[in-house]
Amino acid sequence: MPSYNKRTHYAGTLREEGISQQVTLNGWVNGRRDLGGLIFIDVRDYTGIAQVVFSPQVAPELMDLASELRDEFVVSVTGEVRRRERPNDEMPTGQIEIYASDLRILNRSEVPPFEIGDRSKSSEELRLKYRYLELRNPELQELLRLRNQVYQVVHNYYNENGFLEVETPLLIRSTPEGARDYIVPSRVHPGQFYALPQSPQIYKQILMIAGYDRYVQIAKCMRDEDLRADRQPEFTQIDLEMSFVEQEDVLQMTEGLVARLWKEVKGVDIKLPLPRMPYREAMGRFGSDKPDTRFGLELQDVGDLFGETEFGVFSGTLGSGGLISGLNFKGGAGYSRKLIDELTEHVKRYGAKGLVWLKVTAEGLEGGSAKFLNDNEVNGLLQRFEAEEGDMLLIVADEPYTCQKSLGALRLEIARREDLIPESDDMLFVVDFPMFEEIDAETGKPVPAHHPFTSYRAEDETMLDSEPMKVRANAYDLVINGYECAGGSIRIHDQGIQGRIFDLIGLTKEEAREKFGFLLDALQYGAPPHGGIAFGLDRLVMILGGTDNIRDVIAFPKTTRASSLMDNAPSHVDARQLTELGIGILERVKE
RNA sequence: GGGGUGGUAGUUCAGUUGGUUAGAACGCCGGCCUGUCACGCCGGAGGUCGCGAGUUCAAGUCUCGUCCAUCCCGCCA
Repeated sequence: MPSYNKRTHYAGTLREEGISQQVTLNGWVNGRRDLGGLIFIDVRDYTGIAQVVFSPQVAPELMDLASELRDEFVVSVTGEVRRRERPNDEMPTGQIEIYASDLRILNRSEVPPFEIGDRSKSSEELRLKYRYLELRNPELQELLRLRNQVYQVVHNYYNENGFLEVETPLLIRSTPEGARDYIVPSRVHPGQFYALPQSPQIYKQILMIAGYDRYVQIAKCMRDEDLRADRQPEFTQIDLEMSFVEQEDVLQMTEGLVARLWKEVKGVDIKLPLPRMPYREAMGRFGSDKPDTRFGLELQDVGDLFGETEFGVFSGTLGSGGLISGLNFKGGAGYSRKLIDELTEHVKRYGAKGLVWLKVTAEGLEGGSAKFLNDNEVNGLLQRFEAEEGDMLLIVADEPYTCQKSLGALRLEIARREDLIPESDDMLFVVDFPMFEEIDAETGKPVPAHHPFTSYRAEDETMLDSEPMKVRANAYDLVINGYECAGGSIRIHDQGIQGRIFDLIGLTKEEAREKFGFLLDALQYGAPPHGGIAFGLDRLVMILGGTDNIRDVIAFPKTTRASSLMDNAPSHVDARQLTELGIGILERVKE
């Protein structure tokens, strides 16, 4: 026999059908209203809250104990469900209440350091320190339930499609490529270290070589890089890989999951296939490789209008191979000098040297730079932007990437300020990413934009040596509402081609062997054509849950300094532990 | 590594030109209260002004340093 009455019903599920039933609730006190002769408390459990009444008519002997109840006490309450004299239409259980005939206080609670029902009323610092209290909050519980739903859909979907779940190791070899590794010392091999995986990339390729055909895993990944609102040092990927596939096969499998998620989680039908937008177009129209296509403000290249311009900023940019591009901020002419300065600051953060602003008036264009433009140029701009009186044209002239990137950021900033972003979800694939990011200034070798196992478009092969920056990779991203939600590629499975890429990027045979030896070995034993993709699961849950903070969808997140305020990780360790590992701590010298 | 914002009661915040005893709301504690649901009414307790220096007759307020949280740039193959 337990020492208390065990739950017969969940609080949040009680409805009028239960009236006159005898029920027992187990849960927490979520507020009390002690009227003296009559005491109301709300009992909260995993499903919601229900009102309990203590009345001298029903159980006079309980009144003293009931008056001791405080927020977050753990109770077992038994009583009869009755219709309320005064219903509360605001709450799901508002038509009924429980007349208590038995009360057991199972545990008392300190006064909570913040209000559990309303997260907005306390600082994130405090809430993270007392995460176990914040996790009692219904909004946060809802997000974790949503996350669980995503797990279930993922397991089902890939299982139905013939994928095999395989766990890959957490203690792996460190590779110097990519993000900074978290490293783990080996006791058995003093002075040597494991790394925690940034992703299971190489293992999943090896599984393909081993003939497993289709692999999937919900995998933890760790990257020791600085954080953002949508980035945590450890995060979760839905990681998958497929054999004997081309890009289109992976994209179709991927959009299938997205449609299934939106259907099962939100009840929304997603129209397939999703748009496939080339990288070049995404950058040109939206100034981003993860465009938010839910609103306009698209970029326009206007360089061709200024071939003969007197305006030094523009002619200089064109002379050095730069780009002049801009957007029409519809109705933006009302912006004050101060607001324009803020927008200018914004583009400067992304490396732009400045922002040319031109207000559209009845007479033409007005603004600091307008006097440098001749009539032809003014008319050309008005036409290109379909500008009307009251609009403001915002133009950046700079090195192409900087120009597009800063305008892309400006576009988002204006959309946020002007509340132009609809609530709906919008998704697309960005494809045809460039194979290389830049030509290294020192070595003169191209720097791969992805990992060096990414294959290139067959028709671009001839440009590998002559114009490497024009070579397109078989790499793709899934973008939802301006978030990069998944990314992947078709891999190189041919040792000869792999060798050629290593050559091209300036990796000697020895270096390649040192870094990726076991994968290169494996490639020699009959690697099938293969490719895959990995979703950022946390970001998917963020979008599905309508939050812009990744910490809201992770049960125990870290701060932007990568510490856990609840358990105070990271921490110093015992000197003996270090000795055993052969590790000494260097004094940090401040300059 | 760089920039922005914030740190004052348990919590959220206010605090003027540097000047008497640092305030409010909520929460908490005590009393009253039989239909509350942000219960109400009366009373009360509660402060290392993040931390450390400095300027000053005098610092929550000014200066410098530092720590923490958060947003952004760099970074994240």
